[in-house]
Amino acid sequence: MKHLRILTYVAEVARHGAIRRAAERLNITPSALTRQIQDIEYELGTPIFERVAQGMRLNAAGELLVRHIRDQRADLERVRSQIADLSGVRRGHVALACSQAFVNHVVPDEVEAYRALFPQVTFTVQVRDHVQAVAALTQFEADLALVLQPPPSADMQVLFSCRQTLCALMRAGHPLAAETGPVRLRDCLVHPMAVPDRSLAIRHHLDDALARRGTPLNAVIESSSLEFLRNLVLREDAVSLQVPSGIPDDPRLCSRPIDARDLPPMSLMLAQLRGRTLPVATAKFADRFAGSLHQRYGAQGP
Amino acid sequence: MKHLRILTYVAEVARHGAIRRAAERLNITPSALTRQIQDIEYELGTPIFERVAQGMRLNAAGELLVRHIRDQRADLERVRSQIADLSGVRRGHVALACSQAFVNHVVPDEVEAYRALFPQVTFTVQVRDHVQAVAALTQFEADLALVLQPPPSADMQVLFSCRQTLCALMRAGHPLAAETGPVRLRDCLVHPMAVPDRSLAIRHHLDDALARRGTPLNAVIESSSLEFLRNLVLREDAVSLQVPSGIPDDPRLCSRPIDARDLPPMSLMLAQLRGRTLPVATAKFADRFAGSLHQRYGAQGP
DNA sequence: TGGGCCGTTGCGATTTCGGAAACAGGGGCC
DNA sequence: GGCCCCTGTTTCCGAAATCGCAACGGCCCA
Repeated sequence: MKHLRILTYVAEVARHGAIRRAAERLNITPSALTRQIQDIEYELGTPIFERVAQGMRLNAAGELLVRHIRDQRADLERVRSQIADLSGVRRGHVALACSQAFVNHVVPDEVEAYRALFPQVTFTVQVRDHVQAVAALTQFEADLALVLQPPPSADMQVLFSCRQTLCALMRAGHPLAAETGPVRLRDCLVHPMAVPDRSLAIRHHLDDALARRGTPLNAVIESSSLEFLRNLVLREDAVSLQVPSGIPDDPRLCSRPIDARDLPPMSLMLAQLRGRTLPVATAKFADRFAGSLHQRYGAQGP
Repeated sequence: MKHLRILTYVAEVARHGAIRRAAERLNITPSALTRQIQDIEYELGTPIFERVAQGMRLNAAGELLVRHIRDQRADLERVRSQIADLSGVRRGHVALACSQAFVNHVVPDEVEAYRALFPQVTFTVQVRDHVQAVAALTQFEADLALVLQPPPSADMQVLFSCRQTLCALMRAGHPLAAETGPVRLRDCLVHPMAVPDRSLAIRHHLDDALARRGTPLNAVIESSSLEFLRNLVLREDAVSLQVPSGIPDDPRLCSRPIDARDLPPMSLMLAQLRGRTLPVATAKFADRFAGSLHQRYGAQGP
């Protein structure tokens, strides 16, 4: 919408903390941008940025204003979606932040299913860790977040939650793959481990459990990429640790759940920002998503 | 704010139901206005007005949009007020809708007291009957409403409420003025009555009480203006019926409360629109107003 | 069947906005 | 201290959006 142009300028400068960088992103020149900012500050009767040598930093008034801008954009999006909805066309956009563990099956399946019904709904899927996903919600960069073990936050409104048991993941020829059913953690730890690094919630969960029993971790490989770990496990007899929803359907891979006595299940959660009224398209998708997760994993949210 | 210009156009066309009248109010030509409307409809991908021979009427999409526009303007006003507030200057605007009964003492006293503290806060005071006052809140035409006997509405959030006993009002020489203290309604009804007409809550209250006991009303004079009734009472030996807060401090006038057995007290209520976050200046005023009403009348809300 | 109202359109004038380049000022570094 | 690189800002000028004016076509009502 045209009338948001100037507000977008402010938001962009706030985001980048510098006029020149913001101008580049907006495809205009710094001169045009600095004038718009000055105009707004004149209209408000007070500066909204503090000029520092490194660029522009929001002051208290600016913080209030950018929050208003974000709210206003979200609300307009909701209105547009409602308008599109009542004309019969299911139109809209869904911004989803999710943990890496869900890029294999859960999210693509769901997006595909929804787009089969409503092809005019578009998606952006950002892969974020549990902390960043919550931040994405509060920053209005995402409408929904699907995360493992989210930090407790009053800003989040849970749409669905359940428990996920961690699995040991190895290639088909691995000794542990000879049996099925739950496996004890100590039986895994005798093998070289290829585990997620500390940027991922799975690793924190593992470290906590190991710390409580004083067991050392034999981490041969650690990576921030679950996909990398899976590819590595295919190449050598290492054991990785992943959540079931992140394990692709590959006959060369074998997974066995870790015994619950060794590692408590992790929580999986679909959430939105508390108090936000989502656009119809987004709300509809969230609804279906929660229902589908319920079918898939049984437990349910709130 | 500049960016609201186009939105203001839409709102004004919606209010007047015609481009030409709206254009006149906006000091622009109809041609400029019609183009802006068309631009917005193009951006939204759908008309927001239905073109009828009499002018423009909002359709469903338009209703959604103008609601957004109203919300957006109110929110910006709140932000501006918060910004002004944190710079130390108490700036802002208060829009109050009140019943006629309060234009003598209550509201002017309160506005004067508040403006003595914060001269840069401005006021608009609209006199409305109880129904219109609530409508003014929901239409965002007023931030606060001070009304007698408001119709119960889920949209209203009560900030203060108490009971007001109706008073018989006559000139000093009137027979009823010989005594003080409560007076029975039947003692009033033998005199010619100068009562509010049916546009005022007081009259409905009176009619209800009389209907219950089958007593006829000897209404010599009725008027929608309480001030007119007071002026009339000064000129002849009629009896009027008013609430205490509406009776000016005039030695030529005498008032006696109606016995509670004859006429139950009416409710007085200060309210805002439920769920709205008022600008700081307005909220501060509402706070003081509620406190002052509490001092004046004892009972308290909500 | 005119007259009055409505929204809409083409065209010229005005205002606003954006681009290029030069300017001013504050760190970091040698 | 002087240089360099970064920052925001200013000036001048061209481009684009906006507006006003006048005319047009449609509808309702007398």
